[in-house]
Amino acid sequence: MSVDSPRTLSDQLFEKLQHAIVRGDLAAGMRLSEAELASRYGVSRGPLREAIHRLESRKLVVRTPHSGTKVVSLGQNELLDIYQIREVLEGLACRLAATKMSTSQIDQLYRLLESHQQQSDLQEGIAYFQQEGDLDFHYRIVTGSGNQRLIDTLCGELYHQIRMYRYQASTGGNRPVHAFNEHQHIVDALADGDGEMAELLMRRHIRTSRLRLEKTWNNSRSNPVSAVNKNNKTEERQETVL
Amino acid sequence: MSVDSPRTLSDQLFEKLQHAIVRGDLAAGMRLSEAELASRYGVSRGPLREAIHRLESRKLVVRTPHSGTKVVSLGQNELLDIYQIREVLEGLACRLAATKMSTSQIDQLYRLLESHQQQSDLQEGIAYFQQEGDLDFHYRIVTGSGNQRLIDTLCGELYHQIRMYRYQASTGGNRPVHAFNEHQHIVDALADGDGEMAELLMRRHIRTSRLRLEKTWNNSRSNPVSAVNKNNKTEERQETVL
DNA sequence: CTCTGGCTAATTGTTGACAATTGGCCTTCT
DNA sequence: AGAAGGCCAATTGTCAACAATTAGCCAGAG
Repeated sequence: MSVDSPRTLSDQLFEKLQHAIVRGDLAAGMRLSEAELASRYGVSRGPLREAIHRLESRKLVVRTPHSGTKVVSLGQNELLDIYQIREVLEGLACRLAATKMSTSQIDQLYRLLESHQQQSDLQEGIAYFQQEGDLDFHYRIVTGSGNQRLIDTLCGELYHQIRMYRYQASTGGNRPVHAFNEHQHIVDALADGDGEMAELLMRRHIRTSRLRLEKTWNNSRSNPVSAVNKNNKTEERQETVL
Repeated sequence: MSVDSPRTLSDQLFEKLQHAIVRGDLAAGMRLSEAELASRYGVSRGPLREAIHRLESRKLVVRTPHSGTKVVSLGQNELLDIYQIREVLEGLACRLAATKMSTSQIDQLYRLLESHQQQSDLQEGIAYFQQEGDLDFHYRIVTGSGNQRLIDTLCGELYHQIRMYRYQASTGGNRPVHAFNEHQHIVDALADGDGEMAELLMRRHIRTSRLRLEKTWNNSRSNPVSAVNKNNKTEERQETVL
């Protein structure tokens, strides 16, 4: 029952490039040469350009006509914008999931939390898995909302950019225990079918994360060594298509 | 100061096709032949395919590999999903706009409402302009939020689909007076800088619209002549890219 | 009469060559 | 010496031909 491998080269390239960008193999702000990428992946420039155009719609690359395309480099303000959106969107997802998720799906959530718990017990500092596990948790709830458009927006666009940022910033100093308890309360609310409470808890959970990011950045203001991309110099503001 | 005309053919095609789809010149569910479109717009298939891939990312067309691409035809459930998202997203936009919009911007909003008022006074049944004016109102508030990502998501994706639906359904029976008052109250809250109130009012405003849509559809259940796309037979469910 | 199987035509996917635009470099004039 | 202007290389945008896959159709067997 494994998923049909994406058929067209353009599709495969899109996923490969997306993955490479998220993981940082194609560094943020890096210029993408069509010729080089085409030869690297062993394809022609046609499918490659199609993939690039899709990446542009997903806001993973920025393209300037006749000049070139660069991997997007999101600054702090952009990430805060994303977190604001996440807050209301995942809140909505929780409210919907509370009435739409089956008991077995919720059981899976509990089991997921258990495995996170054990990981945290065994080893305190595994930021990497913890981070991916965190998004996995959110991913499942969003999927459980049943709102396909919501799923696409969050899992198809926003999450990739958050993961991209986490890879490049390697945000240590995550708050595993704290977040774990919040996750637990959210699932409890879901199990109770209490949509309002689940929404409230999720929004507070994400808002806390956002505030923690802001706080970290404010501290690193006096500690310029770890100051990352304050005002995002490399970005050209792209205008909105009317 | 007219805007630089979009440079590449791919960009121009993207906008033209988007416009054609929204206006219904390319009917919902219609199959798009690459050869025909290419000759119609006087370009080669290369740029056309790039534009199509972007339209696919924006969810305006659905593509099945090696088979063809069709204009998306959104059913009632999809539209309800969109309205749910709109509710929380525009609520957020209002909360932000309340602190970020300048007084001159808010004055512009008041003037916009006045013009709507006059249009409503002069002629009761102009659904077309009223609808476009409605989105114009929402558009300005969202723009005033200052959250670029939010602006892109709403104005670049969701609004086009809503306009598309309105064109094809020609939803008469709009509630101009009622909506007008709600708009007025929202702007009042913005003028007061009361973000919470603005958010609340906007969410209620959109929720009311959504409920009105559901009600209309339930009525037309017994009036099958005007029943539109109940369960959206033509749509293939597209799977989410992981 | 229906169902299966292969074949054919039409459409999409891919490629490599060609054209157009950009940005840097060098020359030249003030 | 500095700036302005034009030239050249490199990269992107576009095109038309080629290859591969799909879907419909027709024939034939059960």
